[in-house]
Amino acid sequence: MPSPTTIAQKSAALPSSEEIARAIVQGLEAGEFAPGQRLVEADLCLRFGVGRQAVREALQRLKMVGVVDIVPNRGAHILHMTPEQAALTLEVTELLFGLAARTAARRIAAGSGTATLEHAIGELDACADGAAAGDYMRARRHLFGALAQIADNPELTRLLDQTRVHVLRGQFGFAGLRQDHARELAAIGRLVLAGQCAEAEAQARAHVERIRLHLERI
Amino acid sequence: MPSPTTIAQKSAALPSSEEIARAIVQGLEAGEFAPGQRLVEADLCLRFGVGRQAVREALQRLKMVGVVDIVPNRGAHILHMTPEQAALTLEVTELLFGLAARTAARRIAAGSGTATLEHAIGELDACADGAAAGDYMRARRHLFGALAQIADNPELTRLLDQTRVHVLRGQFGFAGLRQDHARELAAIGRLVLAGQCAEAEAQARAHVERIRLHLERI
DNA sequence: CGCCAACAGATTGTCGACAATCTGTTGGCA
DNA sequence: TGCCAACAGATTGTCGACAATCTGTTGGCG
Repeated sequence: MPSPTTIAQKSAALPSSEEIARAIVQGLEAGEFAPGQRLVEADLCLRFGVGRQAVREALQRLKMVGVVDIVPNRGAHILHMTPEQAALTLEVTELLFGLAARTAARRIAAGSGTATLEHAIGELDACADGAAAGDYMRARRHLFGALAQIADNPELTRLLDQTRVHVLRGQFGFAGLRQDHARELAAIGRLVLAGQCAEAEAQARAHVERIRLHLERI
Repeated sequence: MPSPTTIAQKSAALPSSEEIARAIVQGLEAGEFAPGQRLVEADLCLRFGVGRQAVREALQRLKMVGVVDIVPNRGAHILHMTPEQAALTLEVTELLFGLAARTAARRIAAGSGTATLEHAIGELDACADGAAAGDYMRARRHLFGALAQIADNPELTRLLDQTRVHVLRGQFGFAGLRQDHARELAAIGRLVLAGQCAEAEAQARAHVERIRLHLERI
């Protein structure tokens, strides 16, 4: 188990359409795709150097994840997310993140992969006193992944992975709070490591709710 | 708003790949596809009378929803779900269904579409004293749809719709309890209509938990 | 007799081309 | 001038064909 991040075989036999979907999300993360922007298939073909079939499959996936919307004869565009919708999304995220923290804390004794969790906590600590946005997002992704892995609930893992995508889309201006968030997430990770189910869940939910309330104040 | 069920234009301009995905889920519902069964693209093409592109897009969607698993050069197969995994899935379902019931109950005064909810409750009442499995599943789907519509939370709607698919896959042998379930769901619907947030959520979660416990006893 | 390599069939991954649909523009007409 | 119809460009929807990969089988060799 060398890499804690989502696997991406370095240069061999990738399903291509999965790679495209991932790249589009990364592009969204990097701000290259704006919400509401239209995604023309031909453009994506040129950009990624693949055929339209792969692009279409990637778009279908992103539609199911809620990243893009596809209107039948009119193509795909990045789903626009208003602060209100982001707040509603966080209502769901709160539940899922809480369940993940609680379940992971309950199973922490069962053995599997505390190493990845400790690694993620370390990254978050590194972000606690200033870091680039990309580093923080990566660290958070690692924490989510570690919790999902430990929780060992396939359905939760699936939904949490989708959630991860949405959270970043809800970032309307939290640049100032990034360090606080990193500290909070690290604390949650430590609670999980300590096996404190109830407290871990409560803190996880509180973390998400704080974000939601801050969002509703705009 | 004529049809409370998920829209399916009768015979005009269907996105085709979406139609295929829906048909596969229906086939699963009808028991024509067994868990673990392999889905060969060419077979599906013949069965639905479309090209492979549409089939592939449908499979990509179903993969994101967690219905099928796709192994890179080896095709797609229906995801096998053990009773243990079904129980884990229900842990997540419990949260989502509870949130849907609570939110719908809170917003019931806000106006939109109590008619569809009342309709779903009527269908469930009809199932309370004996009905075919298909009728019950349809009624339950309508209840879920009505709650999602009233809750008016896009993210919740999306995940609840995915959940709906999984629930039916977790039906390992509830034939005898079907009538009880119908009664419970109808009661939950009425609590929502009455605007009883807390009680609606509690009953919704209790309903799912009963199913989960029954499942773990096997 | 058992094991490994080469082969044949089946299936998936990818690309290019054509048809159907939509969007914005032009031209005619009251 | 203002409005509606026809048109051209762009984009999506669909299909067929070929290449790459995998699976199971056959044949040869130790």
